[in-house]
Amino acid sequence: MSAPQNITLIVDGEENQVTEGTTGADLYGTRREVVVVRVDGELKDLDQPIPAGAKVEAVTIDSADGLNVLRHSTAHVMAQAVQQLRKDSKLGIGPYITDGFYFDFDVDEPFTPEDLKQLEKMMLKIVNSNQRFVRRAVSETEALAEMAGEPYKEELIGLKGHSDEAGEGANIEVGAGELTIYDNVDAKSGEVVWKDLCRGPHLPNTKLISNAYALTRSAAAYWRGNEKNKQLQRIYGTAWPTKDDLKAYQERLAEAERRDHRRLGAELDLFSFPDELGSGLPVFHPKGGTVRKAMEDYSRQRHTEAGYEFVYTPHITKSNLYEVSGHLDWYRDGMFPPMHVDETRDPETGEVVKPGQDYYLKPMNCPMHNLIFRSRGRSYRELPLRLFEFGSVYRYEKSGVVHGLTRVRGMTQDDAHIYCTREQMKDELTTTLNFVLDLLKDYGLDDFFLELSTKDPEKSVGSDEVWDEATRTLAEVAEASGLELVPDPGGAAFYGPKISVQARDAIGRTWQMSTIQLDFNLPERFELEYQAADGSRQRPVMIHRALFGSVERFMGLLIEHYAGAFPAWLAPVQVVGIPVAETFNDYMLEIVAKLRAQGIRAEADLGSDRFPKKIRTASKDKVPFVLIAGGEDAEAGAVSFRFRDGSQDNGIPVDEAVSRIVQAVARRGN
RNA sequence: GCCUCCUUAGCUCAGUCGGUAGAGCGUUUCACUCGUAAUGAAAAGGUCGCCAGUUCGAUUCUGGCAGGGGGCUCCA
Repeated sequence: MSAPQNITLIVDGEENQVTEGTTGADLYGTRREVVVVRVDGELKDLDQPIPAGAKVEAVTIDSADGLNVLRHSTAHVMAQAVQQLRKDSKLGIGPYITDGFYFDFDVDEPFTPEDLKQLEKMMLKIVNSNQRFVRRAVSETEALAEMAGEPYKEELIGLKGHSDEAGEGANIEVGAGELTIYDNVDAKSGEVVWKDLCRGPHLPNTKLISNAYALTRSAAAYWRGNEKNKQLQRIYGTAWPTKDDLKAYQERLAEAERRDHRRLGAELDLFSFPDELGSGLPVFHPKGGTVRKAMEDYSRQRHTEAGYEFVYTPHITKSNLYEVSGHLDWYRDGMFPPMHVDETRDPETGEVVKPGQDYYLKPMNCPMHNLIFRSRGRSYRELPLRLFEFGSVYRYEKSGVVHGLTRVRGMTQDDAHIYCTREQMKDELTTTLNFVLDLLKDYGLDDFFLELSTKDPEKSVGSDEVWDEATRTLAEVAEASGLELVPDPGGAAFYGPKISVQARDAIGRTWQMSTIQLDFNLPERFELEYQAADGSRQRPVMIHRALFGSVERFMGLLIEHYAGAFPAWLAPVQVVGIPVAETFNDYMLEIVAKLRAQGIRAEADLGSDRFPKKIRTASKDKVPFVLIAGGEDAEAGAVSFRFRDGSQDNGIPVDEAVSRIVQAVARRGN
């Protein structure tokens, strides 16, 4: 054997001469926060030799990649603990996810919350025993031999090379290249205490996990994400570089919980879901109704200004309409079952003498709008024809997916269908996208990106040429907006591609908002026509668009975005007047009357509570303006403001106070 | 739809190892109350989600159904 050669590496941008066989650990051994290295763009374990000429960069535990490695390694530690606790458990997959990780297990009995607590303790033991993660390449035969008794791992080995078919997270286990097994080696004894088929990379040792992890919940999940497969038990967890990071994360979750629209909806008396009505069917209380009305009124105003016309259509229809539209073919399962009516039977024989009809609750408004278009001959001069409706639709959502206001069975779409010529299509789409973004901004959202959903070959109608043209047009319009554009292959509805606008809320979560869909197919199915300038009959193009998506869902989003503290123009109660003592009740009522005369939603709190209690009540109700009047104010013909942040503005002349409030509402500021 | 957990006063939750229940907030009443997040007292309010079964007796145990939470799958 010859002596090791010197090789050149580019370490963090600088050329370095090192001995052959140098590892990441050799380069960064003194920096504990370096957990893996990036070698020519790929993440590698610290103990792997680095090939000559490679570009090497340190990956620290608090970087995005470093966190993923930390979480993946924590998942392994958890799996090791699970196999100690449940000897019968078989390993599924265990990838990192946003903010954490999960691992799936086939176990005889589901995990209990007590199990999770015990597992956390067992994990700490493993972490403290400072096991090393050691990578080992194996052949397929070896892998199968070592994973005997782990049926799911064996299945994954068999799938290697087709990892895109293997299902969610599976490529983290087997990857694309060689098969590898990671041994967990006890620091003292050198014994292999646990192993798993995994492509890595991993932390050098378990000590780096420290105590900044938590197991958060357990739930069932289908093996390889397929409903037809067996359900495994999944445990979710989270892991962070330090305990403080973990606490900050838990605080973020707590903040999201405080903002939960279902909780705030009850606290602020906005809406409820009476059991008597059934799952996913909300009722809006007066305060929620006020918010909703403010949302809708402003939307109507803007639609009028943008050249939309208003239509109204019924909630149920005979089945034929949805046969023509194709909905019964594609979405029957998502529709409420039909009502069979008007059937007549012979009273004696019981035989049907007149067949009945099936009526369906409407799941979408578009077919009805098409009938309005078709109700008389149309001229090119009428186009673009923009039909708008707050249309209530009913969808038979599966029982497990109904969720607060965001996923309901009865909802109202701010739905419009635009009929235009092919030549107008692109301009109309551009105008529509700008209109959508502009309007969303007025409701306080300003951080957007776009998603372009393209054809699902399994679920579509119409020719390829038509789809291509529609998709190209949408892509051009989306790109012209300058917003980030994310592809969503196969995400389109059966009748055409769509752009959806995604918005980030005040705490950084993304919500799918508006959709703009291009449709050449329904005009075909409904044989829609207009007469062109040359006298010929032409088929219009149809654009489906909804801004809020559903009014209910949008309200849920706004509640969470504002944490229940609506901007003044949306707030159910905009002003509460609190007299300092009973003597000033009449003075306060006069001020409130002046505000009401200006269309402000103002109330006076004349109850028997003492003054500070009334302040507290208004505060808890998140009222934007609290007006206070006592002796000093009354003598000066003035009133004092108390704002939601606790700040004050005292002794404002009444007329000025009124106009301040009126202006703040008109400005739609937040 | 599947897995799992849950359902006690309007709300948030105690409690009964099987003998029909309690707190805080809220509500009502009375008294008090002149300056920025809780004045005091009293009262009302529950077939312990619904339906069966076991039992002398079920809010408590068992089963079914409904509603809800967390996931999975789905989301025109």
